[in-house]
Amino acid sequence: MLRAIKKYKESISYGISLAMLFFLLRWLEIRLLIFEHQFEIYASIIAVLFTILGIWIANKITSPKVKTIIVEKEIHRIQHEFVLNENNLNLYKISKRELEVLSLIAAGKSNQEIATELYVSISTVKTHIANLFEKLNAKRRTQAIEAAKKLQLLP
Amino acid sequence: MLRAIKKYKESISYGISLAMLFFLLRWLEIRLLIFEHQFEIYASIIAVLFTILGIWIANKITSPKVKTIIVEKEIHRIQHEFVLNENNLNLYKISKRELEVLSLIAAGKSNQEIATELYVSISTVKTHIANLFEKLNAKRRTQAIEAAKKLQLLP
DNA sequence: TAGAAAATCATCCTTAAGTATGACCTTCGA
DNA sequence: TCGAAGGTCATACTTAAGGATGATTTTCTA
Repeated sequence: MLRAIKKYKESISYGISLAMLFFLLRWLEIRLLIFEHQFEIYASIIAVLFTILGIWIANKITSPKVKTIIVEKEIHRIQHEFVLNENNLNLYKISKRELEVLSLIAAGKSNQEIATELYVSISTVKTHIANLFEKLNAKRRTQAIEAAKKLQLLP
Repeated sequence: MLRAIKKYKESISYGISLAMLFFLLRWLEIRLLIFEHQFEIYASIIAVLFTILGIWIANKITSPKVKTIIVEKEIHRIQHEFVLNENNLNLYKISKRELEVLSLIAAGKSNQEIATELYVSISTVKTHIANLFEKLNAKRRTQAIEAAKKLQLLP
């Protein structure tokens, strides 16, 4: 019941407005003595008032045009973890030991430091590095690092 | 003049509608014999018609209601492009030229290649590098690269 | 406009890096 | 079981990298 009232609220108020206006007009007719062009004046008043009512109803009723704005919200990935490209490892025939040396080079270690860390002589390290340069087509360790990063052999 | 007509187009058509309706009603009054509740019927017709007119005018004139719906769309960046950390650049007091040299070192260039590329002598390059090592607390160029990457001075 | 900071160049020296070659040993698959 | 591949080591050499110092010029900025 309440729902029905709510639903037809506009129509009901419209009807009530109409009725009230008639009463008002009748009352005016009795009270004031409008004889000449009586009808035209009433009609004009009704016309104007109901036009205003129409506008008001229109504003109330009309469904708003929906404008959808898509806001792109960027989400930064913190870091995406390194995954060794084993394919390139096989392709360039780089051995495990060589990869170890390579990562130590990239870590900024000297040949002597690498030798100490891997418990081998500096000669061995140099040999590994020479082989790496050959395989990675590098002339310097900095070049080797660059190449290795491109081949996803280093993070 | 034409502009004025255009501007008040709505008002003019409204007035014309009003006038036409009166004539129609008068005509109906003469032709058809509506005697009982004559006024109420006329008034109702006028009310309904002008309400419709009001709604029509409202729809024509009033600026459309816009309901803005903001949809946030998440965008995951697969790779986030390098943005130089200028804060660290100032913090470590690394000059533009030094940064240039640094990036060329990271690109695997030799001192001679860097000198050629920057149109300076190898001595200048060495000086820049020496200053860089001091600022980045590095002993080797490979260490300098590592440090620079951590400080977001290099991609 | 003076002075700091940046950029430039040079020279001398030391050391690490890189090159070339040869050799020995182990492991593992054809 | 043989040989290729991987790992080890050494020696000798060349070259590039790095260190220390001093100096000049340019470019900003307080």
